[in-house]
Amino acid sequence: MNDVPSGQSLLFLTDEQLRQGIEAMYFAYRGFTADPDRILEEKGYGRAHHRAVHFINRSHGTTVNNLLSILGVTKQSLNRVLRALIDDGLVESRVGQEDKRERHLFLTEAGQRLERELSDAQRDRMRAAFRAAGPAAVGGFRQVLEAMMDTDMRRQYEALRDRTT
Amino acid sequence: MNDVPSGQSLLFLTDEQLRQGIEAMYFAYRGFTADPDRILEEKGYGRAHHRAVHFINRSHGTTVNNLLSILGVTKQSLNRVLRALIDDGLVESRVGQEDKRERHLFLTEAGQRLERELSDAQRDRMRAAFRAAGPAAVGGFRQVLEAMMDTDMRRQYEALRDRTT
DNA sequence: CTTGGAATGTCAACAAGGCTGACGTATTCT
DNA sequence: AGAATACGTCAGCCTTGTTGACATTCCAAG
Repeated sequence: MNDVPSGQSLLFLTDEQLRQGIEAMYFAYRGFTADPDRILEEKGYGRAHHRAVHFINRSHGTTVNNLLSILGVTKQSLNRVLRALIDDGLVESRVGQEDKRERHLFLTEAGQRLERELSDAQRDRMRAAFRAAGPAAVGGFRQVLEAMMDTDMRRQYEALRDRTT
Repeated sequence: MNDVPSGQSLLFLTDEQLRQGIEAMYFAYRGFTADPDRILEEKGYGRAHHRAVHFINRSHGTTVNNLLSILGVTKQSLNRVLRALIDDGLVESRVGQEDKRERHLFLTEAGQRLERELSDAQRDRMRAAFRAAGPAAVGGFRQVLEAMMDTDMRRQYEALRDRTT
């Protein structure tokens, strides 16, 4: 109820506009995952493997616990995926040096190849969309998405974003 | 390779920018589904039920086949969900008048109540995000999402969008 | 009128990927 | 010494996707 704008600019907050935003999000997300999904299926993996590989690549040497909190799944669920990746030689799990209870996760060369293949496909689509929409639209896109996150997820996102890695 | 812009404006197409867009999409989608998911869980339903209820509400009297093509799942998968909704009195299935093989789907009053509850929750979040980002950002958001869809999904999206219903 | 095909429903079986609960084993902290 | 932490694992359950097979009902073409 606070900061009610001047009238005309509120058109983007009508139920109809919001519903269009919702449906756009739904259909776009399907496009967003379509290309990696095709690649993953060939290799007998799923989205869960993609997410693991993606975030291990983002944070080399991350611990299992950290990955759990980023992905928001149970350790049993992650473990199943992680075990497959380790068995297939895509991920390496090293005992921590300071704290030997921890396992630090790394992509092997094969893992990096898969990550590259997946992210290339996803980036290609994102690039095409960004190019089609233009820089100003991209800024707005990011702003809205960030505002849509839960606060704890936004923290995770920002922590990853503000890395030099 | 065509229409290469002047240089500075290409910054939004760096791999780093694209990766941030990818991660923003991932985290935002989790936020996007979080509120309805909580409501659905209380009632013993899942996202599949939400999608069915949403699109039946959008297109009163749609056929099963049409719903299948929008949702992109197999009829067996949809049927399980649909049967639960029908058994629980949320959806009504009427035999077609012209073509009696077809079933036309409608929300009952109870179904409309659930749909309302779910979409209210989802709209609240979308509204907050739109409000925080502002009208210009919302335009960009929509542009990028539309450019990210597969062409056939974009057709579905546009068909729904351009309805007066 | 018969027959082929389309639309729908249903049964069975299976897989991925979530979940809970319980337990074991290091390791570290108090 | 005992509690807490990090991780792995076994077992079982659920949702939601998949294929395949088969029945029914109806429309339309021959």
